Amino acid sequence: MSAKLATMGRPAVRTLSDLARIAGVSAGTVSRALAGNSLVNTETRERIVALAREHGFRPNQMASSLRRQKTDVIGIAIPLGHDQRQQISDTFFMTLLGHLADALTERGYDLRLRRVIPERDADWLDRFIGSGMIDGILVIGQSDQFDRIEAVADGYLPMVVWGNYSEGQRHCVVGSDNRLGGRLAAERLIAGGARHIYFLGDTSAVEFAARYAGAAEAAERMGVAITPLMSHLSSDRLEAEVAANLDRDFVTGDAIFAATDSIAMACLARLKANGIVVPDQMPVLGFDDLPLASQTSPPLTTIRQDIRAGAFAMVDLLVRRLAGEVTESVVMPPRLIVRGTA
Amino acid sequence: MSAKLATMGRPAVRTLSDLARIAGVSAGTVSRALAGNSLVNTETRERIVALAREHGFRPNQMASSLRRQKTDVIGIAIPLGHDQRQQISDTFFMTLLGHLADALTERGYDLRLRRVIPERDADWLDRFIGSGMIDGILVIGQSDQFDRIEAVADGYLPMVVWGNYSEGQRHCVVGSDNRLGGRLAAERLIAGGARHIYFLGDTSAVEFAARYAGAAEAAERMGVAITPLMSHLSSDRLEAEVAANLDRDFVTGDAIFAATDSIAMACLARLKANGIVVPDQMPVLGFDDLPLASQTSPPLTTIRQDIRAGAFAMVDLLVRRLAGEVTESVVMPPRLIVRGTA
DNA sequence: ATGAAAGCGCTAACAA
DNA sequence: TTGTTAGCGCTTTCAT
Repeated sequence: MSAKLATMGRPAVRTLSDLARIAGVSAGTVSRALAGNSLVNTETRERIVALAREHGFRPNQMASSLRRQKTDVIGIAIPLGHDQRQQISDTFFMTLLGHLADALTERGYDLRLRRVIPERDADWLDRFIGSGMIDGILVIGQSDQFDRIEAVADGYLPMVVWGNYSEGQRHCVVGSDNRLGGRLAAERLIAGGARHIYFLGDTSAVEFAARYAGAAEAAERMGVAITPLMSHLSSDRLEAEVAANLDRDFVTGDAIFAATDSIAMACLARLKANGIVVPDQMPVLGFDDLPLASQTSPPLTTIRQDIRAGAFAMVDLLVRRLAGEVTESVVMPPRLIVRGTA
Repeated sequence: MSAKLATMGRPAVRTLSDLARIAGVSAGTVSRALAGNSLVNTETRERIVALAREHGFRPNQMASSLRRQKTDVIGIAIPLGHDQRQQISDTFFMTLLGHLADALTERGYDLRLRRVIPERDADWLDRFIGSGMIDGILVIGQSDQFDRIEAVADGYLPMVVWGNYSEGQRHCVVGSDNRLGGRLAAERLIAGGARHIYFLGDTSAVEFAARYAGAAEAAERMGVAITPLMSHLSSDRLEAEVAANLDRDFVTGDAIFAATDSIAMACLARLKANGIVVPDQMPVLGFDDLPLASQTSPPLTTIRQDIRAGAFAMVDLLVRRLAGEVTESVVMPPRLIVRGTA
């Protein structure tokens, strides 16, 4: 009977008052009892809790949130500005999201996920923040929205962003030192004999721009040419672009630095299809060190970002900001992982 | 000035009444104006909308939801029962989640994501449903929670589950015909000469159990041996388990059917490390056809599930159920994709 | 230790 | 066309 009631979509006892009536007390008392609140008679509390279980009563979180002005929900925004057709299903973002979910769940927060396309909704960030639905926000990737994020940073403390740190910026960001990563990549390729590096990625996204900048700096210093070639992240476009860029006739470069592992893997596949041997004829170097990077053939040489550590850092900073603390950005050092492709 | 206000965390104008006072009308009128509601004087409406923009006013969604008894949020529950340490970051789930996010966003819904560990919270499903925070729920994977899901199915219409369909079940599920997929896999391996198939996966999850059952059925019919070997999905355990299972001394099987592509890729890596040539010495066949499956070396032969179509089907069914329709389950036919590993 | 009552910010039925 | 009013279900003073 009770089990049956407990499994109904709309049990008869839906509100505090319902339960209060049954228990012969006031709604206030029920509220306190269910909250484990200090000064309720132990006996009454137990009785109320038992009744609540028996009738499958669940307090309405909406009402509770409204009253307490606290939702226990963290918003996750994924701006898809620099690549409209990029799906949320991008592997790196998804991996980061997974770890964020783990970290937030551990702290008792739910996630409210929103994919935003800034071109269609210029007001996306203010809207999300001001909606009253979330206690704080994590932004995954700056995309091309750096200025908009900067604009709200001063007025809204509980926001942490995954992305690139620029000297003097005001929003709290967690991310790798992309410039350094780019430099490490270029140096590795150049040490292997490269004289003309292709950079495959979309430099209108700040993170990728920084990776390119770091590589370009190293290349220039060492008298090596470097050419950026546009590569989006959406898998449908990616394959065509990589193909267009790498088909034999066009190849004048002698090494590839891919802005992400996904792009690098697409290169590997295309080069193999074209009969070009990696790394002998064409070294390839990625960025991210996704779990699958070690399982390509040859296994991918890449620049590692510690995604899990990054996710936990974001949540840690956010929690401190929720408590009123003004936190600094965290820039994580990337690491060259040498495997078989460069 | 207005721009400045619009970017503040707490603008001075926070409630309908605030705005109403400024506009010299009642809160009700403001509410109607902002909702684009029919019968407001066009002129007043435009004036109110302008004021709202100017002051960066955002209606509180919590209050609106409470009042309307509608949240425009869909809950996504990911039960991690059969493998507690499996992170939400499992590639297949993440891909599915990405597509769900795309499909739900298109329909104007936000996602509320919750990772649940049934052992720690037996009440997870009722709690989520009864919380008043969500209009409907999508459950990603039945894990070992089949019975619990069945228990609520009759009392709560707007629920759609990704998973395996069993004859006569009551909850609405979308998923592949896992049994058929298993059969296709086994038949392919047997056609290639296999006499003893290893199945790598965790058969306590119904979907994987069905894959195994399909394969076992085919194997038995054709007089071939089949052995299930436990493989979890969390990457830390996976590699150790695959290693333990595949290291040379233990190998008596002559073909591998992996319950997922992730497991298959781990096998590929381990076999290569052990100097075993795929597919000549050991064919390997996966399940899912993740984007990366075509980029392993050799490219992975696998059973394809159309994840994107599945996600859109789930959302479509959910929307219909939200409208009161009782929908049937959708079982999608898997397809053998022959590449280089089997 | 408990009850009564106010109100979180919004929407919608009813009046005007 | 607009204003008034009564809640949505909960939490939290303030009384008792």
